[in-house]
Amino acid sequence: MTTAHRRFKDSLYEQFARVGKAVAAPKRVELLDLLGQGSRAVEALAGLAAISVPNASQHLQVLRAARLVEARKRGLYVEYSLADDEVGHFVVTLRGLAAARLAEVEQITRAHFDGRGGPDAVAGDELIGRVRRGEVTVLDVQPAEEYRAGHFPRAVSIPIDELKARLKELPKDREVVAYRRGPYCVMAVEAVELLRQKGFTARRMELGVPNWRARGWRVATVRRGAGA
Amino acid sequence: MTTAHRRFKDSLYEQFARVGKAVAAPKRVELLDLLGQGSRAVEALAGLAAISVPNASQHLQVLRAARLVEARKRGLYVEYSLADDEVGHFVVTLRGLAAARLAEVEQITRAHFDGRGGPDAVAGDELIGRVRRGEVTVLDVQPAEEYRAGHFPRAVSIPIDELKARLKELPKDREVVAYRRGPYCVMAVEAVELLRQKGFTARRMELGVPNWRARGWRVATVRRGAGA
DNA sequence: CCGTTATTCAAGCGTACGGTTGAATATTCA
DNA sequence: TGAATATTCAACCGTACGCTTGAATAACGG
Repeated sequence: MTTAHRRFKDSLYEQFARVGKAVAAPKRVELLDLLGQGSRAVEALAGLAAISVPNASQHLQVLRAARLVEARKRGLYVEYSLADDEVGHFVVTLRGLAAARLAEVEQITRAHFDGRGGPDAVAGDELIGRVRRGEVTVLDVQPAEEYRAGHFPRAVSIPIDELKARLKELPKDREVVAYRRGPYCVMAVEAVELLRQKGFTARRMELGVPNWRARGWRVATVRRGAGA
Repeated sequence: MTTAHRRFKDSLYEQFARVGKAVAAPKRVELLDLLGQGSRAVEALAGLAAISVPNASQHLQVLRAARLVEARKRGLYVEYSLADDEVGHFVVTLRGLAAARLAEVEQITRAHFDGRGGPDAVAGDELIGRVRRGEVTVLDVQPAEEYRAGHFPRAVSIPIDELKARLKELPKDREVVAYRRGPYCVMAVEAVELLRQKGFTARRMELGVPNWRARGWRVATVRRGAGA
């Protein structure tokens, strides 16, 4: 009886640990994060996560086995997506927990932002209203592909590596708030630095796309091309 | 530059995955679950999780390295506890996600409850009021030790293996709602069966102690004995 | 029908992990 | 001080995991 109970408990916790195992590998967390922005094919995910395609496929299958993501065949591609909004919440919770408890996270981000005048972040909540009033320009420095998958309302898309060349597209008289994916991404900081050098008033947004979605905010999405 | 960004991202996700790794081992999520009920010493945890003491110690140190639990030396014992309420939330989320997505969980629990007339659960929310009005008797069938760590308000403690002998302590004219830790535990079901055989009107409660705590409900606690 | 492309399968390799065992380290009590 | 007890440390073993490489499997286009 008691031993039967043990077996039951063991098999149960083994199942729970399956989703634990799914987020035990850094690259898998990153993939989930990526998918939190929108559905993508294997090759795209592999590129964004900087891993080989077979490796990405392997990871995605692990995630699929844990029912965290779903695969949908779309012509020649396989479109992966989060199985549920709850999964997105879970990942955000995981990140939040890590950020709150692991001093290392703070250290790592600080090490990157170090000396450059600090993050100078602005909260997304504050922004919503000011954007609507046209007081600020919101700049999305993600690659166009990620912008397409979801972006801040009314945000202008200029990928970081094109920013220098396309600076004239931004109005100089308004404050610019740059963002990229995730709360810890350096890209936004680099953009802010560049803009400041060029005489703009620029700041960095605190949260990225997946966080908005997790918070239930609406995320503007360009319709996905029918061809590709 | 882009490679620097990669390194940054990698080290960041590596930190996130630390939390993931912490809940990648079944026994560790069981330990977290146990700790969700209240602080305990290593030996007690080892016993409850059915693992050796050194093994438990090892797991606990992994959890401590991930900042999910905290250790506090109390005389000869080391009292482990969850580092934060958020950790409890996280574990509940994890379990919920697993239960929602993994058909296996449903299967396993069903295999145990099979044929015996079903779970017949009653939600904790519904119960709160009825207990206050004295309409039902709430029965805690956990071991006394676990009862001491935290239990439902006004619950009567009769460990499952003493239940048969102490049946007369329960009033026959009121409905009895039995519970034990976690939403999937068989003990409550067994208690309900026994009670029904003896002529009681009995049901099983849906959620266990850690869930209440995670929901922010108050949990009655008997003061911890100074001696043991 | 054949080449191309996206994805998956399969095998192999090095490392890390979970668990065991036995000894070492604290802390309390006499 | 010395015995008793709770916990941790350290070494070890078998397995599983993450990643790579190379081939196999689908789906589309000419």
